[in-house]
Amino acid sequence: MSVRVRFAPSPSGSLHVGNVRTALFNWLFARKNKGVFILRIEDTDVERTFYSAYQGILEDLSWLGLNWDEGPYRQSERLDIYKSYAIRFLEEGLAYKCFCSPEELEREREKAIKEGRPPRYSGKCANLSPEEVSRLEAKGISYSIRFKIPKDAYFVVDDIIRGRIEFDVNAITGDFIILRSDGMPTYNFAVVIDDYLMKITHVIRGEDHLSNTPRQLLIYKALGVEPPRFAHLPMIVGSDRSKLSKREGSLSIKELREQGFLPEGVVNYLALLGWSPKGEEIKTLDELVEEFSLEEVSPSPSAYDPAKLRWINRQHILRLDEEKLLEYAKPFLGDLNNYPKDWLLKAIVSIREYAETLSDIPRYIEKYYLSDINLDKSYKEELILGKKAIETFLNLLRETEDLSVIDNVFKEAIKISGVKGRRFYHPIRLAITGYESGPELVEFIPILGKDRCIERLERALKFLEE
RNA sequence: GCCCCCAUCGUCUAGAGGCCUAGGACACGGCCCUUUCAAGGCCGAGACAGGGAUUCGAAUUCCCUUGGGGGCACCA
Repeated sequence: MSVRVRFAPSPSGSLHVGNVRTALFNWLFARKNKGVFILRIEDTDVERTFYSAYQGILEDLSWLGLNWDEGPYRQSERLDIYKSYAIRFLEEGLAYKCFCSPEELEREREKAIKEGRPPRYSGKCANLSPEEVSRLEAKGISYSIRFKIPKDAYFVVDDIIRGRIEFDVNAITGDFIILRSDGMPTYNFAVVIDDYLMKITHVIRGEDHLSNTPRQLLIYKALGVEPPRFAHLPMIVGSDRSKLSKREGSLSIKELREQGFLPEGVVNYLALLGWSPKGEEIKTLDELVEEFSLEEVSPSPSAYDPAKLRWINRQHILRLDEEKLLEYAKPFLGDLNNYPKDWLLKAIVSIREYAETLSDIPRYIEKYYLSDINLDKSYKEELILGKKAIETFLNLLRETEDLSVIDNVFKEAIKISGVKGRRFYHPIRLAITGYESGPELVEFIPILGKDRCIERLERALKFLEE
């Protein structure tokens, strides 16, 4: 039987790193096994559903390259299906109508918590006689449908990541609602109906769903079908080991994209959270597919580390071919896009090794090539010491037409001035770039252009006289 | 309160009884190279939560403790 997996987010906000790691592992598993990756939107909570979030999910997945084979299915379009199964359960005596009001339930719940009892539904509506049920219905009192849990329910799950897990259902839950009074299904019910109907073979989801599993197994059993295999991925936690919070910085995929992270970088980093490849950590999506294995996923939670994300992103920036890098950088370049393409390309390539994100690219171009250099007072002494080197180089530069052989000019200037090595190059670097570090000078000078080099050198000479 | 999960360097992890004086990567510190570096190279510091048990031998198996996390809704 071929593998079928699904990613089933709810459109209540933007996709964040935790969600996406789940999507990624599902996708990798599907691709690795030549299976099918299904996208399903769990939008049965009208209050929390936003169309923008729905669109965002599609955008984010597309951007990351996590293409889906089926869907997006939307649960809100399948309401009749859930309802029909709920009614079937009702008819089979597996569920019953519950006329308790939300307020009433909330009161009981609070009371139970206060008295130190587990907050569970008492099951009182299960004992309503048929006459009472029709009387309440006739009065127009709305009802929900509750699943009646069998008294002896006990499950053993063989989780792909965690191994054997046992659940004593009666120690966990009371009768739970499967269809709300407004006709909407609840999560635990709708997931199972859908996973069953969509023939899902492997449910790969976050560990936060682990304790939902027994409730869902109950539904499978009521349906009379075999449940799929389960794999519960470890949570991604913050640097303080607690739940990932907004304070942690860039957590939504949209934000990461806007900050200039590459889809390659994000995907690569996320793949390393809970899983690790044998050798080199820098991988393309194709390589990840090749090497990924669900069995190798670690069960313990992993902390989100922005520093490593940045490092990995930089590795991908370094590996991109030049045209593609330019393409990626474009949205971040702003007015820089008006510069001639070949100049832009050279400028980008000259500073790419410093860039951790795409948004660093315009910053460095601005810093080195465009803004007026502002020589720091602390450079003064070194510039004075290097005056001869600067002057000699400047004079030769004036007579040079072809900047592609600038290294010959350097050699010539070294010969004439008698200054060499660091004491020769460094003052010139300060004068021309304005900083102590930056791109190779032989690369830098042709990009900056002869006139501006001369201008900057002259300016430095003036500065050291001041 | 009840149920479930987790536990190796600061972080991500390798490790499925002897190959472990515990390996790699990020971050950190130092050195080297280089005209400079935020690049590259080399080196360093840094961990098996604690206690029992099994075994000739345990990071690896079992139990307990502790710590962290998740769940217990007419949210998903």
